Amino acid sequence: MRGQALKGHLDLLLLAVLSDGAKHGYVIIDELKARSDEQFDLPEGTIYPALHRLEKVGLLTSEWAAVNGRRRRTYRLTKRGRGALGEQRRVWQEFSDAIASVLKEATWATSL
Amino acid sequence: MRGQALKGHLDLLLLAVLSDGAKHGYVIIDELKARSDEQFDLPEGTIYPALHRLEKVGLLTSEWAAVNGRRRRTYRLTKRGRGALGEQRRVWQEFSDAIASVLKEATWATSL
DNA sequence: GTTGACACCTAGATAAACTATGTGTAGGTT
DNA sequence: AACCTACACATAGTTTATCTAGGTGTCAAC
Repeated sequence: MRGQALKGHLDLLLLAVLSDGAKHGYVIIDELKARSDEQFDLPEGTIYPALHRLEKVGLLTSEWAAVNGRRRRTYRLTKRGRGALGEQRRVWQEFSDAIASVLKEATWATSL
Repeated sequence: MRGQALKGHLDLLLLAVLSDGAKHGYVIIDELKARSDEQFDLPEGTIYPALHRLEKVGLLTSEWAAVNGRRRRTYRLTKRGRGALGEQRRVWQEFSDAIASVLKEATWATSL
């Protein structure tokens, strides 16, 4: 019953998955699923537009390739993309630290 | 340059802040700011509608009070609200673990 | 010859968060 | 007296990300 709702952190995930080399969309979905222990099972309608957007703003470049009759579009980080990965990782760290900080002062008693 | 973009985790924060007793909207904003080390500085237009929504779905109840001429609406967790807090905390944990899991396999080299 | 995995695409719906603006009280400053 | 700031609540409307729901086409297996 899990999977959706990425909440603004999709770009970070895509950049992270592409950080160790060029990949095409379909395999990016598979890797995100595998690396997250099935938590992120993203529909194609989510990742393709996101990849296009990241390319448009210059964080990725793409290239068409034909692998035994099937066409694939492989994406690769640009230099700016790699910079953005580091930056967004920092932002994520701050964000999750802040959430943790609010939660740690919460009261967990079942009655109050 | 910081502050916005809660990305679907606002409910968790509101429930957490209310976990140790009833509070009104304005002071919830202050507490979120303080507990998060200034990270979450939320506009009123974000939190008031969110409180109304949480009340509508039965996670909060509200009560009007007059404190020296000023009217206040104080919110309190319902039993279901306390349950939802635990549940959403669990979801947050899974979510942030999954992000961390994807990130830890990323390559951080500046050239590749 | 149909099904399912592979592989891409996009228009439109949904929903959350924010912007901008409004109301009104209290208290302090000019 | 007029003004400003902090307190305190409210909502209409914009924005934007993600998802839904469709579509195209290849290849291999049954």
